[in-house]
Amino acid sequence: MADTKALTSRAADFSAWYNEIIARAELADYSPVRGCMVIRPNGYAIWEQMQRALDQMFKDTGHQNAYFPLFIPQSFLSREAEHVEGFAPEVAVVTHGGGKELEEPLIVRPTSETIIYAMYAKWIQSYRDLPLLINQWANVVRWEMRTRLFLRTTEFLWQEGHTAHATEAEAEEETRRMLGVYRTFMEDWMAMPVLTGLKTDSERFAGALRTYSCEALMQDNKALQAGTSHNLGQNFSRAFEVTFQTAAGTLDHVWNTSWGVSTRLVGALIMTHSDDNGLVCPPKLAQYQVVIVPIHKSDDERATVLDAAVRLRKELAAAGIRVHVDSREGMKPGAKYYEWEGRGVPLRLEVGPRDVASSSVVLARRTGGKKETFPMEGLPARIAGVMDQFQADLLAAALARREAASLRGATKEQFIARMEREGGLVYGGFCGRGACETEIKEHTKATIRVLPDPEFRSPEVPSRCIWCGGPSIVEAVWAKAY
RNA sequence: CGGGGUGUGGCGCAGUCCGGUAGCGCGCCUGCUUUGGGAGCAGGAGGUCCCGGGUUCGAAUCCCGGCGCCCCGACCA
Repeated sequence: MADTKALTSRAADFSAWYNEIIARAELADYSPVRGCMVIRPNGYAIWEQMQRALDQMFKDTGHQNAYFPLFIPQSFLSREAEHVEGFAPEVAVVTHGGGKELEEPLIVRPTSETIIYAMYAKWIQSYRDLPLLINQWANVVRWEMRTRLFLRTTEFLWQEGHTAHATEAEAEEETRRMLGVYRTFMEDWMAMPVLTGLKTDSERFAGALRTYSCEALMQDNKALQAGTSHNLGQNFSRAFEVTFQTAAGTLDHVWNTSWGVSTRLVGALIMTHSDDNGLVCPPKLAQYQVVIVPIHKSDDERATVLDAAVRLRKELAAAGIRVHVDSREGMKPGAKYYEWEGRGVPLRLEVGPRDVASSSVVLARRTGGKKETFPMEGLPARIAGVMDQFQADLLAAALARREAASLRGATKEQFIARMEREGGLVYGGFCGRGACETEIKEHTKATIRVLPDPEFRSPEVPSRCIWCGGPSIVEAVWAKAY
């Protein structure tokens, strides 16, 4: 419930604003267990919309869903050297079950590569079994030091795709394909622009050959890794003996990929679009795209107005629009406006006696503050058009914000100054040396978010490393990150 | 694990210095009047004052010992 009327502003304290939005919109709550979160119905509804869209995209690219167990034998993790090193510190271990100490402790999955490739070893014999394209929706546990609702919690929900291919080229193609799927989802559904590209070794997934990611810039000018896609090479197939017989009759290890996005996307959504009045949710992912608020004084008015509201709801719902009528009594219309605004509903229809008399409705958009009057006749088509525009406007605004916060062609000094003050993205040449990367992190707190894909690179290719001035081998994008 | 802060109805806080049996705002419940941008009045419910021990006639308050949570640093989708 909203106990104080105004949220802390983004400018005053971005973290406080973020937490207050989640409370105000009733998206999530803290759990009795440190670092865990309860996803409340309003928050889960957004996740469900995300799942629905992504799941369809996975199916459209030939993947099937399956489910692998939460518990994994501890020994599995250590089969891939880099993998165990990457995850060991944050793994929860079950030592007792059924009142007895277990012979071999079980780990609670921090990710499922090990158990999945152990199973793939049983299922794959021939090149005819490839490619194997499986996704699972699951919860995972990583024992984090410091947590934040949606962005980093001890347990979180995600999907993890795991595929096996006959050739390295096919695995690379799959890795890139799914990165593209994520990008499309983030832009078309979340209205969140992202940079895609390769991670440097220091940010690479433990056990992967190459990690690609989608990076988004939040309103506080910090970057957020929104999704990752890994080319695992043969690292896991060697560790778990996932072999197949080729058409030529030889035996080879399969080439794997894995890719995932999590409930962190809900946090990304919040920090990309919301304002000081509360959540702003793109229509395509909103639980309710339209809320109808009836306005009335007398009982007579109430009956006719509600009647009209319900009729409108049916018309809109029939057109596939997610719509809700807020017919609660004893609450003034203004109070309802504030509540639904805080929850991020894109469009609001106000229906009062005057509107019913003139067969019109008042439409208010979540952003912009203007109200318009539309005839009831043909409303569903009109609303659909407004929603499309709203969705497009959000993406355009977010893109404009990101570009305004992007610095290209900077000197080392400008880079340092930018990170000390406004933050944002800094594009620059990189010599490829880990020493430079580390030094930059120590001096500026900024890390290389991605080595951007060609379409995101600067028009002029940097020739010098932004830090050491040596020859640049690749362009990099730096930012302070979540 | 280091540094700082904080624990009192659902939420936010006062009361602690100086001991006397718990209060304010919001929220919640009931009724009446309201309803085109956060309603008003009246009545009401709700508290192991973080936990344990001690001092005292008497402890939210003083003493000792624990625990939780938050913020800042080292790790991370």
